Amino acid sequence: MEKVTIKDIARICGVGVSTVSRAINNHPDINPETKQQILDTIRAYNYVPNNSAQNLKRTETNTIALVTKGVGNPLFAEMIETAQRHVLGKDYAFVLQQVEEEENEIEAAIRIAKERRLKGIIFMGGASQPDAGLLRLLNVPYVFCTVDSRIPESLSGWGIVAIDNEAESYKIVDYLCRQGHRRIAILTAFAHDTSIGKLRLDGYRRALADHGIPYDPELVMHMRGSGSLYTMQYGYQRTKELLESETEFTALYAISDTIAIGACKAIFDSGRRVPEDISVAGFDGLDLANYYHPSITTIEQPMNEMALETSRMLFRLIREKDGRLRHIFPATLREGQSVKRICP
Amino acid sequence: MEKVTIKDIARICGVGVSTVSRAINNHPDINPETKQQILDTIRAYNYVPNNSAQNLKRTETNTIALVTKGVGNPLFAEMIETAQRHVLGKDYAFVLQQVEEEENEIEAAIRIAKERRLKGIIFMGGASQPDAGLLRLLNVPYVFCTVDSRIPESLSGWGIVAIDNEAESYKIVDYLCRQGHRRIAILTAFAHDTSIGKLRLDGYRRALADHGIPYDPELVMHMRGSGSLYTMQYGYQRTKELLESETEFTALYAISDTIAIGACKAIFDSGRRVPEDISVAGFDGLDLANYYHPSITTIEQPMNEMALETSRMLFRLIREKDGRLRHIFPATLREGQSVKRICP
DNA sequence: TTGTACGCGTTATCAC
DNA sequence: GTGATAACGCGTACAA
Repeated sequence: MEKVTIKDIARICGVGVSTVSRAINNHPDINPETKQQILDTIRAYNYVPNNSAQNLKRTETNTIALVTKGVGNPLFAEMIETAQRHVLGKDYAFVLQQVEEEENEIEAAIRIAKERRLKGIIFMGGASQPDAGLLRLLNVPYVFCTVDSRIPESLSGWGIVAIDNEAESYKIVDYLCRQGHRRIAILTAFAHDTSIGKLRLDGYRRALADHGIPYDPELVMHMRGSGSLYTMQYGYQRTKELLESETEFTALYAISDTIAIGACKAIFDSGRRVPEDISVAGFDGLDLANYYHPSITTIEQPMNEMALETSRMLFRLIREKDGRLRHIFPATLREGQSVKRICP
Repeated sequence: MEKVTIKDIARICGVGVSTVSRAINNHPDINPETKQQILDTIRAYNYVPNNSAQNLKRTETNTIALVTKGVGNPLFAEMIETAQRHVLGKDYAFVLQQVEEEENEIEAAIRIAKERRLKGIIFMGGASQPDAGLLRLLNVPYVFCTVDSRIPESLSGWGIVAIDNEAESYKIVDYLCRQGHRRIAILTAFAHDTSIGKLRLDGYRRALADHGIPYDPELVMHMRGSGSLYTMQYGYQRTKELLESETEFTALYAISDTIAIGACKAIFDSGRRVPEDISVAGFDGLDLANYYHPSITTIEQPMNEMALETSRMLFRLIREKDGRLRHIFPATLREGQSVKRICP
């Protein structure tokens, strides 16, 4: 019951350890009969090979890891599942690594890569400017998913699957403008953000400019303090402040659907209505945005396709050893009930 | 750059491997100077100990795993994070294992336990009647979280952290009855479910009986077909069918908040209102239920406390080697705006 | 305080 | 087709 090893199995079957190993790993040169017998006793004795020993010895392990800071993020949750399914379908092992907010995800990846002899890594929702020095230490292929990270061209063996955050952000703000809105508030990331938050804010500014609308810092609500960014709480809190500040605006653009939902709640709680009094737009295209009442107008990221392509791209990189792959998906504006057309 | 081992470090520093090992593992008997020198070169050469080799050698690894089928489930997402933080705080490694829907989670746990020399396991959202035979093979302590699983008393080294699903379900249905509702539909799990779905249905039936309301199978919507259960889609679809069937009811009880939200959407889409035309109640107490409009009346599980207690309980079991621990938390009825009092 | 040598459980490389 | 045996990288008696 305690710890049965390959030696025990070999002894019980009256064969050598290498034969047992062959049976386990589906090696060709083995008598089908003895193989069956071995597999039977393995099952009978409930033997499980010690993975540490395997990894120690093996050159390669056929496992890929997905590292992320947000397993809880509903946007990622679905993508993780899709990627996992695809990886398992290729008979690769899949390990999911959640790293703490304050931890460096690339360092974590390096560690796991060594420990588990990874074949490849998926970063879900990583930084836009990953540390090149660290990346260099990561000597397995990797794919960044959801953000168009700037990786030095001196490196190779990487891929990127993302959307054009600036352009898509432009798209939805442009849409709001076309609906007649000119006072559009934005709920965005930290002021010092250089990743998705900055890109989406850039798109917002460009759209305003193209419509001849002056940029008003009073309408820009940055994330403050600590805590997580893409949450309903954050949307609620900042919107409440915005409403109390008596700054006027007819539309509110949140850089994620979760933030948008928090914003809606704050608007309702203040006695106003969405979209009659204030229009709200989100970003991501979560299921949730559709089920909210009113449904949230948003930018829909093709999550499934992106997750699938991420996994596929990684396998391509593994096969071809190196490469610099980039796939920018188009996202689509999904009209909900949360935006009202106003005729000035 | 390729693969630097402990030997390399030893050679470079002009010391023996054991000295390096001592430096790494903070052993006492070592000259502080040499220790510092070793740590410096370790950093300089970017050496990371091979975890597989460590595990192979070590008797124990100080890692605990959390296995679940639903990392995407918002109820679990938060609890996972809490548990992970607590485990890491104890200087234990934390591995998160998502198992596929059709896979047996206990078999998966057994495999990982052997592979990674686990100290303990957390099952998040497991079955209510786990296979005793399999459980017996799991020779590390484990804690089931969220469901009061029936584990044979012949076993030990286990814990349970849960709520009383039947009683809490009773509580909310009783509440609906007290608000004057007598035609209460329920959206529940598969007809053959023996876990949470059954318990919550049991509570529903008992509450109805206590209020002298006959049980009407027409009001019981079981999950059908394949796919995931605790989803908005499921709530939407079945509610739509229910509404089209023209069965009359004034309240709808969904056994999860996510299902409840799907139900609300279907009600809105049919031109009816919540709660004016139909009252809706959920279960779990997700943040989301609060942010929904109208906010959903629900049973709030003390997620953080449960997650924390789960982790604590596991450490207690690890320390004391065996035991049969059970902690049933009280949940609270959280009134939202989704239930209307009707005066018959 | 430090170094040597062995063994952890497995796979790969040989001989047979 | 099969069985010894040498690695894999590390921790740890034990010797020095």
